[in-house]
Amino acid sequence: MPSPTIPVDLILAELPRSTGLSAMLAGRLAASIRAGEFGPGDRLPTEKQLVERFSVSRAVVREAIARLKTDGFVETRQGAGAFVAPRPGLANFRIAALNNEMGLLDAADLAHVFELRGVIEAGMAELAAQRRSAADLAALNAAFAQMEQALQSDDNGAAADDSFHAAVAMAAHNPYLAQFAAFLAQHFSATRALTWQPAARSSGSTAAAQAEHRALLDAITRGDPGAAGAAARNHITEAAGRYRAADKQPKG
Amino acid sequence: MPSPTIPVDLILAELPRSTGLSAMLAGRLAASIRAGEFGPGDRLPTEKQLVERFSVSRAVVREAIARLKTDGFVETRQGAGAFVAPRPGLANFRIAALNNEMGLLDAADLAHVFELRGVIEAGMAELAAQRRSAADLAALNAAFAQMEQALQSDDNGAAADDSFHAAVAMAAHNPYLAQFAAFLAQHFSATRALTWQPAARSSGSTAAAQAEHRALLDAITRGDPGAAGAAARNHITEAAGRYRAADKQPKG
DNA sequence: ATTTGTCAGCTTGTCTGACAAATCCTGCAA
DNA sequence: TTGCAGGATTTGTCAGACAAGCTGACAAAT
Repeated sequence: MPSPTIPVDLILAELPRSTGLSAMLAGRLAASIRAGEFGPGDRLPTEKQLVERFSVSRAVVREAIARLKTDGFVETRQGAGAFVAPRPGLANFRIAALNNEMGLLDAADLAHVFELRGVIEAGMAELAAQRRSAADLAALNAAFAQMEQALQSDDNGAAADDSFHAAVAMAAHNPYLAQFAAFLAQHFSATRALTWQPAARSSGSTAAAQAEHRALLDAITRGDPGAAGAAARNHITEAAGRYRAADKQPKG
Repeated sequence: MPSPTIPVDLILAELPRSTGLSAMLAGRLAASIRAGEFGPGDRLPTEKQLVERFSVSRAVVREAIARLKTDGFVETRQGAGAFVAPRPGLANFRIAALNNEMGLLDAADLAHVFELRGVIEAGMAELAAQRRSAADLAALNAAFAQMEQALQSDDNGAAADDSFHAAVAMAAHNPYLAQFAAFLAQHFSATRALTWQPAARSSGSTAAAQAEHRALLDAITRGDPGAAGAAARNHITEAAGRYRAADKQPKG
């Protein structure tokens, strides 16, 4: 019977493969900050003090602090010092933290990430159906037409597909939602480029995807949030199915 | 009439306040990688070459590469060199990238982030209603009872509230979704700690929240995804309203 | 008494040179 | 062809130095 503990520590968990001294020092400092030893706005010990405290060179200290800077934990000001960032909760979300070790996502992981993308796209489609402006509809129709055109040429339509999804994101009028959706889309296009052969898109699968796009476009045009959400979710689910099917084909 | 361009560059946009040479160099290298100049697995120029190419010291080069490492763009192996990460799409998602400059989120930003959280929680609740096991239901009921108990004592029930949401995340059986929900929850608890006074929770607002929790628990127990999603979304919306109300009260 | 100018000390940013550790590559011997 | 030794290459770490910017104290002027 597992007790319902909060898995919040996973988010900022240190990468186990910490390379070298600087990563270890960065981990110790981050742990101190999370433990509340240094509150938001507090000044960290100077580089000199850290050098003496941990018996490492200044290069190591600087690299560790640089890591904390890019992680959003601390900010530095030349001549003043290093300070804990005022907004500790706004650290980065590392979706890859759990599986940074293995080469690629396994099938179960991939299904989970697809599911996450489906949730996001569905929510975004619902909002788009409620908020789309005339300009949004024009952009959506333009992207859709571009895909129609790509369907009849040799182009696999990947760029047009991205434009369509971006137009949906614009219509939802929520930059954070759009940002996260773009992040996931980039993730998938990168994975796709590694595992799919370009020719796999030229068959009937793109026609099926276009039908799903049409359903989504119609629902957003009608202003039907439920139908838009369902269409977007269905589109992602189908894409996941096509992904798996293509993945099982021989590589040649 | 804005053309429907892809806002994917926003994700990894360089922070405008780039401090110093190393940040500039890191930006240039990241741009090269994004532009496809170096593909996944390719080896970057050696530190020595970069020193000559950009007329900076090796410390600057190393700090720039360290930044790219923590950003997930490159990996280094001692004696071998620096290589573009094989999974470029798995870089970090920086929810704070757009407003890293200002002190806190303004009201519009906050509403957008609440909306994002509502989408995530709703999708998670739908999945929880479909997949909850007997153990999940037991954990949910335990967390709910804990909140009931906290309601009658002086405890503001924040810990129990977190446990309940964590139990919902567990019941959804999707680690990525749970991870992102936990990230957002942490973000909000951090913001709440800065702006709310603890006493603000002891009034009737917690009772209202508990009623929303009951609706969510019932829907998940019944296995009704639609109702669970609606309940979760409503809960977040109401929480946003309570947040705004508390925010407008005088600080004393 | 308050404001302003100056300066000394401190802290981070950058540069230089060196050595250690790990990897890669070449050539030689079996 | 295979195996291994050894040099060359590359990143990791160290040490010292100067430049750039900030802070606080003190003196001078209003």
